[in-house]
Amino acid sequence: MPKTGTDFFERVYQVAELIPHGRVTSYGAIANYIGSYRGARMVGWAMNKCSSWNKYIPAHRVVNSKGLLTGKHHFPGGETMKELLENEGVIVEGNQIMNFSEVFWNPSEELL
DNA sequence: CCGATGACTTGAA
DNA sequence: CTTCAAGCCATCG
Repeated sequence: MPKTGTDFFERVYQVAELIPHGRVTSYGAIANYIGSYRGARMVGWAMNKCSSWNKYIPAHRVVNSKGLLTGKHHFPGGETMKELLENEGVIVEGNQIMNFSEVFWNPSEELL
């Protein structure tokens, strides 16, 4: 367990791992489910630090509120995130998820 | 304690 | 359409 053992991080990773296959969610949604949607930055940062975690975090299923793959620049290669998402049935055009409203997974409702 | 950073979000220019 | 600004919160040096 890395030193960064805050409830915020733990919940972020927990929710991230609970994202259903073929679904996506937003940083704000996760943050909102945890406590404050303003903590979206922490969620994204948690994804960055996910490398420090021994667990696999499907960060490719986490996008911003517009369904944009804002974090794809942090993935190896350049189309890794898009490939992973499309491999799960998510339609991605450029950096934008087409069927975002269809694959969007709201933890506050489905994980409730 | 302080300042800087960040894969966000919203709203305004 | 693009760009900027402010708000928020945890972590790091």
